[in-house]
Amino acid sequence: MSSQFGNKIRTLREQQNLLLRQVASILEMDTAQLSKIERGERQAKKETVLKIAVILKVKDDELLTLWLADQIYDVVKDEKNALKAMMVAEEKVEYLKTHKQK
Amino acid sequence: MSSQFGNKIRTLREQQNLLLRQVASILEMDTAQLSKIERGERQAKKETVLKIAVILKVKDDELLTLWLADQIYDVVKDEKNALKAMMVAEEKVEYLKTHKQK
DNA sequence: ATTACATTTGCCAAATAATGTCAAGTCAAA
DNA sequence: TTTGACTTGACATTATTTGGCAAATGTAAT
Repeated sequence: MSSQFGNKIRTLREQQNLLLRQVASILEMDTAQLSKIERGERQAKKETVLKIAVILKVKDDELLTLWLADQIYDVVKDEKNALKAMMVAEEKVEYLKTHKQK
Repeated sequence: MSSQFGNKIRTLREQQNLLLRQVASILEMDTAQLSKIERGERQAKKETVLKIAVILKVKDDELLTLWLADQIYDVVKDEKNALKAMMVAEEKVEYLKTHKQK
């Protein structure tokens, strides 16, 4: 299963009839690179995600969420404690969220 | 806030009156290195986690879960979409879990 | 205050991983 | 069979992580 972020931006791009090379050129990146990102073979940089959101006219958050989820998945895949670990991590995030210190 | 894995193993080590240098020597690793791991300044390798579980006489899974949670936290910290992304990632893990293909 | 020992810190070299780039490859439509 | 879109693989470059050492700090006992 490929990346959710990649699938999303590929779908959006196709819906808007944009070519890889067109989007890549706006991003000032190699076409091959973008192809790999769309297929989940490479991770985009956060900065790139933001630019893509503008180009494809979607909200930052929509793409950022999928992009982050891919990264999380990367670290937990193949780990049998994945779900438990995610819950532990969630609790920590939630805890820090309410107790606003860094 | 330091790492949950680090806190855990430091606590366990102290409860058992073991010195950093003793544990480090069993692990065949630099004392400074282990000190950094306990304080969350460095990530242990999975293999090291397993060895530590044996040394400190706790279940693998207990440590592995905390260790994984730390890594997840690392990728999501400072991201405002952290919680949403974790939920998305969880769904993917759960989905793949029930539909057993890789 | 001095010693002895445990831990921490800072630094840097070595190892490892991620990225960018290019050229050649596949594939489908015209 | 030519063209254009995309993919693949290889490689050099760059960035990040790690391991190891020496010096620094902390702490308790003498």
